[in-house]
Amino acid sequence: MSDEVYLVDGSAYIYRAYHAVAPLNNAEGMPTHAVFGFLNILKRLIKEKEPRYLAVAFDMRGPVFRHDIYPEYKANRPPMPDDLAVQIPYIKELVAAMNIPCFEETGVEADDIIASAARLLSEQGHKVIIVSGDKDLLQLVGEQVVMWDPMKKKTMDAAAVTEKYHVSPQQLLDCYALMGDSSDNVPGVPGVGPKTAEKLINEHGSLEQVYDALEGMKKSRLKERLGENREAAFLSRDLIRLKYDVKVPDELNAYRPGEPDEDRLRDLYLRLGFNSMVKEETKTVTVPTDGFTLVQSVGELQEMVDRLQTAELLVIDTETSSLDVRRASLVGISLCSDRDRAWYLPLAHCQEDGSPADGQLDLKTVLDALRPLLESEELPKLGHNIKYDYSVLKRSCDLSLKGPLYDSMIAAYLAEPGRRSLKLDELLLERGYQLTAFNDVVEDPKKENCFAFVEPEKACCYSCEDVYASLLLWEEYRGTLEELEQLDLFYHVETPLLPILADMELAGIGVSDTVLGELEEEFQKELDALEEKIHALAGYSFNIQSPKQLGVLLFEELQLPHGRKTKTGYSTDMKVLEKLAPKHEIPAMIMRYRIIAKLQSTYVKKLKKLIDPESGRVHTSFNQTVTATGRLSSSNPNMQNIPIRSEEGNRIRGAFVPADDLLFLSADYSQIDLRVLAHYSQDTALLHAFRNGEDIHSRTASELFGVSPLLLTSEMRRVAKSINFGIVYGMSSFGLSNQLNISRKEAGRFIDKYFHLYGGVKEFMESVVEQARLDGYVTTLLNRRRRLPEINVKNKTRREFAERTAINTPIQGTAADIIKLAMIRVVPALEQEGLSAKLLLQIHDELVFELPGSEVEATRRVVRDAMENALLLDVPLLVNFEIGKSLAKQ
DNA sequence: AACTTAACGTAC
DNA sequence: GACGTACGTTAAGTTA
Repeated sequence: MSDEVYLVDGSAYIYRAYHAVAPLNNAEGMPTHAVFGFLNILKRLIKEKEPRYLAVAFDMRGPVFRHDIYPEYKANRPPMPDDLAVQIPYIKELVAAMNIPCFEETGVEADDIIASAARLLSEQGHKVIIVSGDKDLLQLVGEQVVMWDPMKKKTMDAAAVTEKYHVSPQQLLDCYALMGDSSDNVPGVPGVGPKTAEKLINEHGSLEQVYDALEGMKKSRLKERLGENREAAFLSRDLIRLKYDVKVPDELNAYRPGEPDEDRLRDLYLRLGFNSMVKEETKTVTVPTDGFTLVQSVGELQEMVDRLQTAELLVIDTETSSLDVRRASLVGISLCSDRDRAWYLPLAHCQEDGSPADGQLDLKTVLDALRPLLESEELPKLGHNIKYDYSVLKRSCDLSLKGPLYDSMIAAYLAEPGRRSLKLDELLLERGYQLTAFNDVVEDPKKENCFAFVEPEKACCYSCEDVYASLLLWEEYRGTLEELEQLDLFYHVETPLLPILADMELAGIGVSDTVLGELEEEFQKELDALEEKIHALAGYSFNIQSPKQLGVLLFEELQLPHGRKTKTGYSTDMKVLEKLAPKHEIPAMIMRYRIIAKLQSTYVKKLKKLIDPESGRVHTSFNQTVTATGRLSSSNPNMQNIPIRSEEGNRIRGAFVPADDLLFLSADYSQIDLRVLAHYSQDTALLHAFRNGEDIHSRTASELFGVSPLLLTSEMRRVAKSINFGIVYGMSSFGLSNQLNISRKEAGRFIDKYFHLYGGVKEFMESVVEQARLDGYVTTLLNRRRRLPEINVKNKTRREFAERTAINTPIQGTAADIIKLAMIRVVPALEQEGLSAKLLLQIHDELVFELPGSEVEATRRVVRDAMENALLLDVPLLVNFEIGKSLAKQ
């Protein structure tokens, strides 16, 4: 009994998939359509033919033996498009994950591998099915070998070949030799096409016989052409003839696919963004629900509490009426302490008509029963994004979760910062578990209070899944963090920080609606006036906020010289406008318009909108799992980019006001990035400067310009300051020249001089990049980690970007570590000292407190101590303070 | 109508 | 292409 072996022409199908499938990208913007198309072809083959034996052959990059025979072989082929090339490794990875045998070899093409395997296997008596649409492979068709094209769903055997081409498969090669192949740059005989070739071969039998008979042919253009191109014809045949002696396995078993590697496949699908395939193709399981209990009576509540008495960890998830903490009230709570059981406590579910659902305990009963557990200082709590649960419980139930607050989302973030998603369902999907989707349990996800309308039984499954999932993740990531030596960072930095951030968010900051209202009116007047003037000057009205329309005015109507171009047209950014300002009065007015419009929309209007009616304050979110470096981020509104540099911007700061009789105290680290750099680099000059309390920019300027500190101009200091900042970002001479509007050469000289002065800094930068090359990641002083997958790639732009990141991340990240440490020191210290100062904001190197005037001095001492001693570096950390009745700078 | 992308600008 | 990390707005294009 012979076996059927399917040999797939992988490279041909990669191209086909690339051209046939519409563009598709994954979350990172990498094109994936060729992978998608290829995968579908393979899947269709497997589904339709259920092959017992199957292998895929690929071309390898670089020249093949045919180039030795004929250097122009395929010379007319454009190189593989970049957006296809990047997909190739994924396709091969895919075949490997599917556990399908895969063959490739340098110096030969996929066709040759197929030819060699086909011959070997057919000689062993096996039937071979070549999966391809390439006519060149038809020469292999014979008694034991057929070709199948899954796109056209056609099988070609020898008879089919003869029917179509009117020659036998063996004669095809000779036909092609005469015809040539323009797509592969195979010459053939000019003037001979398929019809003539077919006729010649049929008449004479073979290429040799055609030429044997040439003499006797009657005089014609064809005879002439054949004669002139004798060598080309035979060369062509050598080129088209497949190679049969590529080393391929002779064991049939080597062509048998194994079981797909589910984990690898799932991971790959997720990276490619083929989320639907994950569910269809890989075996996902739902979490076991038999341990999930709906708690509906006091007895059941008591039983749960009894069981939780001995818990060492309490996993919690709250279901609420809104995703916005400020509007959320409790709808239910789920709890568990191990993966055997979980409970759901429905509290505010309703029926369709809005009346309360049956079988719910009242909130007070439940909270009273849970309070000892939830407020236990000893019992750690775990949740996925537990800051949300903490905030809801505190704000809407006046219940403060106590004990260490572990967050599986933060654990995942530390282990893999910069990963695509930290969502619970996606993390679980990667581990083969499919969770119930929120959108599948609620009727209308956008509706206010939608979760309350979910039946308690359904809500129980959904919510208990979440605590189960969070626990599962934590149990895994705890191990990961241990291996990465990040448990300290987790337990002693991120975990204690979490409730501090939540309390900062809950505290909010006072914003004067009145001041903003006045500003809004004033800004609007100016914007209207500017708009009128600009339109009048332009001679027509247009949308000033449209870079496209603005570009038309400046560079087409007014014919002003355009600077750099963007993807879609001319750049009209501030830098360009500045250059145009001396040539025309419009650009300056546009600049002014831009500044005011930005402040108006992003700050004045937005802040007004976000004043919480309940507190009269603005409550930002401090996100602990967003940045790649370990910094916090702030959103809704972003309180970390409130204007400060411009005069108008400072007026917005004036709208931030402390509560009655209180003051703001702002404490900011002096030059924290450069101090961290001094510590890392151990640069003598830098260490010395900071240890002696020197002004680092002046010091740099003085050295750079060879001028005594007393004779420095502000311009010199400005240049030095730019360089100092640039250094931290891994700046090039190009960047510096851009920044300072000086020539690149001049900028280069400054940088050289800088490195001459601070040789240790240069060494540090080189060594950190070198280490990153070896490790593939960089770390901060507290062992925060960032992977740099592109540090070794060939693409110079991307590699250099990774290099700059390698330099910047340890500095920026360590500064972030330090201020986090300061925050978790300062809050309990203030409490300890009986001070009422409240921490409101963190702005990367600055903390803002709200406090009574009488406590300013004491608070300043406590804050200084906490911040300056947050972490012991080889240079002192220094903090500057400002006090005011608003955030405006004096 | 809802969503996405590009350009721009604010902070540290 | 060229200086790191964020967030948010508007215009304009794309998809439903």
